Amino acid sequence: MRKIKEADKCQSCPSKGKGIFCELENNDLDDLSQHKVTNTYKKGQTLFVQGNHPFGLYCINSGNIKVTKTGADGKETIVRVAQGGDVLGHRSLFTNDFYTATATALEDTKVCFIDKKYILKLIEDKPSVSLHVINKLSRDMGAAENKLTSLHQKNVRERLAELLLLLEQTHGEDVEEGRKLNIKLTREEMATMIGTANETLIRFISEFKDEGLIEQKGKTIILTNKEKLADWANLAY
Amino acid sequence: MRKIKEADKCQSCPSKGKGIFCELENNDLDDLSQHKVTNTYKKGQTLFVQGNHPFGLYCINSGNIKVTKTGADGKETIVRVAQGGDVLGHRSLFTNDFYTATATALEDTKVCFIDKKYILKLIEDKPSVSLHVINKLSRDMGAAENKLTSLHQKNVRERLAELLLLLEQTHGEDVEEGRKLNIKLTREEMATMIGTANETLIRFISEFKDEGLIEQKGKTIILTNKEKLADWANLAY
DNA sequence: TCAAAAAACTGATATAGAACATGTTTCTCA
DNA sequence: TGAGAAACATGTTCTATATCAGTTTTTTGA
Repeated sequence: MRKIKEADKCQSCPSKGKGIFCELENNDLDDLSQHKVTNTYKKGQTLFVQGNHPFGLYCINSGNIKVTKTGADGKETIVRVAQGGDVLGHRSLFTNDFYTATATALEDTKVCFIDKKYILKLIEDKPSVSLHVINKLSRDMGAAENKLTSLHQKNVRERLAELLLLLEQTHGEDVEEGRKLNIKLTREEMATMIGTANETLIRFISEFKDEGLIEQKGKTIILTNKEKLADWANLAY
Repeated sequence: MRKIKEADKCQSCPSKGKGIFCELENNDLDDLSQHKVTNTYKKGQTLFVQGNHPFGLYCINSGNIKVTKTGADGKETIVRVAQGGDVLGHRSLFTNDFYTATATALEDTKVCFIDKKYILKLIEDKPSVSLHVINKLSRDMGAAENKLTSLHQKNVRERLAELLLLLEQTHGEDVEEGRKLNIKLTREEMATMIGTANETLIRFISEFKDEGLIEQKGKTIILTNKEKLADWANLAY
């Protein structure tokens, strides 16, 4: 039996209750701990790259990771941001394809890697795991279809308002002034999330600032008027 | 034991080998047949509507069905087209949400409806079913992320070329002149699939016609030069 | 701690494609 | 079978936003 550092065991994972393994018993978690390795990634490092072959599943212990797709002309699009408790690389694993996207750490990150064979066996044996995978995929799919619809139906201003509210839901944190977005994204990155140019995005951020909907503390954004922002986002019921 | 028409049994389904139930044994299929009802929908009829509550899973026997999302201003976007062997309404079923999209028959269609309780039990009991659901969701998710990227990175002409090639893959049929797209979509519908206005789409269809990349026989489109089309689509490796 | 690089911001200009208008063809069903 | 309605097509105008070019601010690491 491999010796695992206490801190690297699944039972000690800060995201233990959140992910697809949340319903496993302690002895199953012990077994899982035996079949994974824990890595740390510095800001900007990639976990895997579009076009490569997947060998297993990434399970995020802590930190935010962006998932990007690069087009033929080298342009980048962020398709989603994964955080603690999320899994990564599952899609390509289950379809047996090459990675269709690149995963890059947005900050210093701790990630576990689980061997392909083991995870596939786990899914066959433990209905709770497969149900959580299905659930996770379903929700991600819903988010992707929403983005698709927004991109078609809304203008940049509306999409930006929507993005800010979305980030608030996933990375929001209470502060005195309102809700702080606890995620480090450059303007460029935010722009590629809503399919626009960074200059355009910056203009609308400035507008929102001028209108008192948001504030900036250093580089992080604080939503000071969520209600108004939701109005502008023009959300469908 | 309910009496089922022979033609409505899963064993007689023309899409039997394709869907998520393709690995079930005959007696399991018999049992499944007992827990479903078969309906037909005329062109334009809806199977379910955005905002409604799901009670089960739709499994397409034959015919094409569009899945659309309507925005706050009533604008429609086709997020995907489902065909024989595909399932529908699984997302909302597994996340336990209201339907986030509307499903409408593009032509006369035969669809089976499986009770929620039964399908959830089946997924727990039969790993092959849950693996196929995961696989299906993964591929749909990949398609959605590709669309997202295209919408951001490509112009309408490129997206149209891409759409035609995609439809060729799913609905293509060999004919004398090339590959016929065996699906009935209005220009308006095609436009909403790639996030553009129908006038713009029509212009580029005309361009492709003038350049000899496609032909029209009545309303259906035939791809006469797939290679050239693929060049224009500017596909990433 | 300071120079260089990266990111953020601002303004000016160009343009893809939306929106509008209008005519033509193709369905549909009475 | 023919009238009305969709769907298709094309020309014209207009606008949101991309792109380019430049300045200021922030970050980085030597």
